[in-house]
Amino acid sequence: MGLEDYRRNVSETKHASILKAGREVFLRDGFARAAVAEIARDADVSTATLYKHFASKEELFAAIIMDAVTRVEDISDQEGSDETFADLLLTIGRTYLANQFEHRANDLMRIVIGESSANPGLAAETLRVLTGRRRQRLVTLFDRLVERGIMKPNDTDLSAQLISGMIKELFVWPALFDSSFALPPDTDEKLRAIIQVFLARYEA
Amino acid sequence: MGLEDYRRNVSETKHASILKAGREVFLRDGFARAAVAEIARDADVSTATLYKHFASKEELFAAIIMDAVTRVEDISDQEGSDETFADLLLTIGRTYLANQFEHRANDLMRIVIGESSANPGLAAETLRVLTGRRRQRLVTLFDRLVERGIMKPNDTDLSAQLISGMIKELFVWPALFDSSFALPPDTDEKLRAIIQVFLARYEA
Amino acid sequence: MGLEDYRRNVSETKHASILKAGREVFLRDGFARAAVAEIARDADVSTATLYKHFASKEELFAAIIMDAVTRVEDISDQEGSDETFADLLLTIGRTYLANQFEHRANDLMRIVIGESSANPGLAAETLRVLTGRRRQRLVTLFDRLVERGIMKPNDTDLSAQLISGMIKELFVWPALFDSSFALPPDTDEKLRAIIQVFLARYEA
Amino acid sequence: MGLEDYRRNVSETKHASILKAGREVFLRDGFARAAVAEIARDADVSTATLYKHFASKEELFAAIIMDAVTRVEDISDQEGSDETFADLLLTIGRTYLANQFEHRANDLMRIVIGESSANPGLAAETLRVLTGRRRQRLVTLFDRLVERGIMKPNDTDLSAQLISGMIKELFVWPALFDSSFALPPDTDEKLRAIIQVFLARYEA
DNA sequence: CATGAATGAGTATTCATTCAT
DNA sequence: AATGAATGAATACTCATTCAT
Repeated sequence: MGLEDYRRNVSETKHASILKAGREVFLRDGFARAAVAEIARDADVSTATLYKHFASKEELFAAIIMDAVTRVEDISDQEGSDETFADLLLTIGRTYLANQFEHRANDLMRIVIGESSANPGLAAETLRVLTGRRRQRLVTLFDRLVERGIMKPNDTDLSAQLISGMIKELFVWPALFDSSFALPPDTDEKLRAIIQVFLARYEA
Repeated sequence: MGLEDYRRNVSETKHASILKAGREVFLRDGFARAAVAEIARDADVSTATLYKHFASKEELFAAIIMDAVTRVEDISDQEGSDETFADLLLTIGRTYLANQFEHRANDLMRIVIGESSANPGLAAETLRVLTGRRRQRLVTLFDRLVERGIMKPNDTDLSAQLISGMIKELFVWPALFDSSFALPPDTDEKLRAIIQVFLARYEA
Repeated sequence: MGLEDYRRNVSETKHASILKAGREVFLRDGFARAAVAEIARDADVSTATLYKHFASKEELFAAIIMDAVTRVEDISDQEGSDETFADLLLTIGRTYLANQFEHRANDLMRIVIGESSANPGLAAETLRVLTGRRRQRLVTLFDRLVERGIMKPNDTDLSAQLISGMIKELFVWPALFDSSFALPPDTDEKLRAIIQVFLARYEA
Repeated sequence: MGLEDYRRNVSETKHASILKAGREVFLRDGFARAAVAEIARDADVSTATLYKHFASKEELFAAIIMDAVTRVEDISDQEGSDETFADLLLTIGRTYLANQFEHRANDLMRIVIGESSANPGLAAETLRVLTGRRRQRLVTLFDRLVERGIMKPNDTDLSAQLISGMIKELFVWPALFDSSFALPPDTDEKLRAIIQVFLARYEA
């Protein structure tokens, strides 16, 4: 059994190193300009081996995006406990922005958006995982807050979207068009202003 | 002078037909996959003539985007008069969405976003024209409303962004990842819900 | 008759300005890389007009070369009188080199040589005019010197070639392969050494 | 190890066939008119493979020239033994001309000269290898002859150039301008005349 | 007569993917 | 299983020359 294990190990190592190299190259050059040969070289693998692991450039790209999207999600798993509603929302907003601006999530998103007409499935899946899951978690939280009488009864799916939309407008939208955009120093103040709007309507 | 006029006419006609053909091809294939030769063929022009009008594929693309962005802008120039604040906002929202979903503005935006790291200048300019001008108009309106005591005093630049962000989240964001996304039947209801949130905080 | 004269004048002016502009461009870019459109632009003439004067790029090039070759020749028409044989040869050598290194004759020669398989007629003609005429003049001189008993009787056609060959080896041959080659400071000394060899065999 | 050997073999074969095909095409068409695609076709290789072996048209051309220049050099390695000085020089002259007129060295030289402003490095290197090495060998020989009292003490570097220049004038210079130029029947007589001039000055 | 615009036929180079070993 | 070499198809861009006005 040792031999098989060894082989699986080697294979998994290569798989991972291809993903990693691909990530760098795609991030640097975008989908169309990225060269499969360069990814293989950077991963210390022959192109043929790369194609054994991923049937096409598209598939490799999709795997990289899914990998990244999943990782992003994993980090954002924290929830407040006994803070005020406003504090809770602030924490959520900060966490969201941290996830979005670390790990080059914005850069990956731009590339996915650019490829979305050529590869609609991937874009849809990315949206589902990235946005959908986040929203779901927010909805669950809001539902609990409604139950506990902290939040007014409301269409929580909608309210989750609205606060998310306000945050995106200020911090994500500019990043879509400007790869050098960074979070501004007054991010927290702006988050608080957003929360104020949100609470004016939704706080019990 | 007849000769010059004739030439200018012919030239302008060709220029326009190249822009039109390019628009179609770029929209269908994205920037990288689009073939200059096909654009020329569709425009009934030789590639050499195309290159007399536009020095490079990038320049042609930029011209097409700027043309589209300017056109979009031109339409959105209507403003309510004696309606209620809520009605006014509803009209604004509807107009905004109409502009965004007609003329394939979403599709063009996706392509620009995808190219934004390769062509930062174009993306920045697009953002400036498309988003910036719209926001400016909203800010002007809000300032007037504050003066007339209809709206609470507030950072109107921020409030303009926030309502815009909520609308984008529901209708533009999904369109970025799904080229077949269309305005849902309950668009108006959702717009009203957004306005409700906005007014809870900003109505005088 | 005035109108015709005027037209002829204008035409000749354009002809000349095309030749001049072409000279510059061909010298800078070589034959193949030179662009007819650029020549026309530099000459303040439309391409169509250029083609009225010269039927093709080749023909224009040939005209330029012939013009240059003839000009080069015109200058070299000076001859010593009562100096010594050695002094006479030195003067001739200096004049030859001056002609060759002024007016970019070396650069033109390189281009002609490069095109000689594609355009054998032009190369042959260039050789005939440039080298042939010079040699002829030298032969005539040598024949006179033989008559006057200053030079030993000899095959003057051959001796003319031999002194010319020695000079070329030192000063022209390097220039063929190196466009930045310039006459060295010890040119005169080297010329004298060449003359010494020549006289050892040919002086009476 | 069989695989590696096999691959190297195949690769070397292709490399050589590209060089050969390129040589033919460049010789026929010159640098600018030669089409890389045609070279690839003649070499039974795809253009992509050609570009794996040579990074650009320029590099391929340089490789071909260097290959030719080196081969030319290899042949000229013979030296007289107990002949007279005059005989020795005759042998040297004949060998030089044989090398120059075989293997189409003149044709290649014309192309290099034509490209020398666009590709100064290659021209310089060609001159260095082709002319420089030959001259060096001649200088060494002359130095020995001076030592042995056969040749007058002299600047052997200069004398080597002078005899070379006389030979070039008669046989190489015309070939530069006329690709159909061939060695004339009286070549030997002319060589002897040149040697006579040379010896008049340099024989001890 | 002069022109600016137009073009067809090229050109070098790249790249995702396959295949013989 | 792994590879290096090979390729066919594509692509942006250029240019000498012509033509309608």
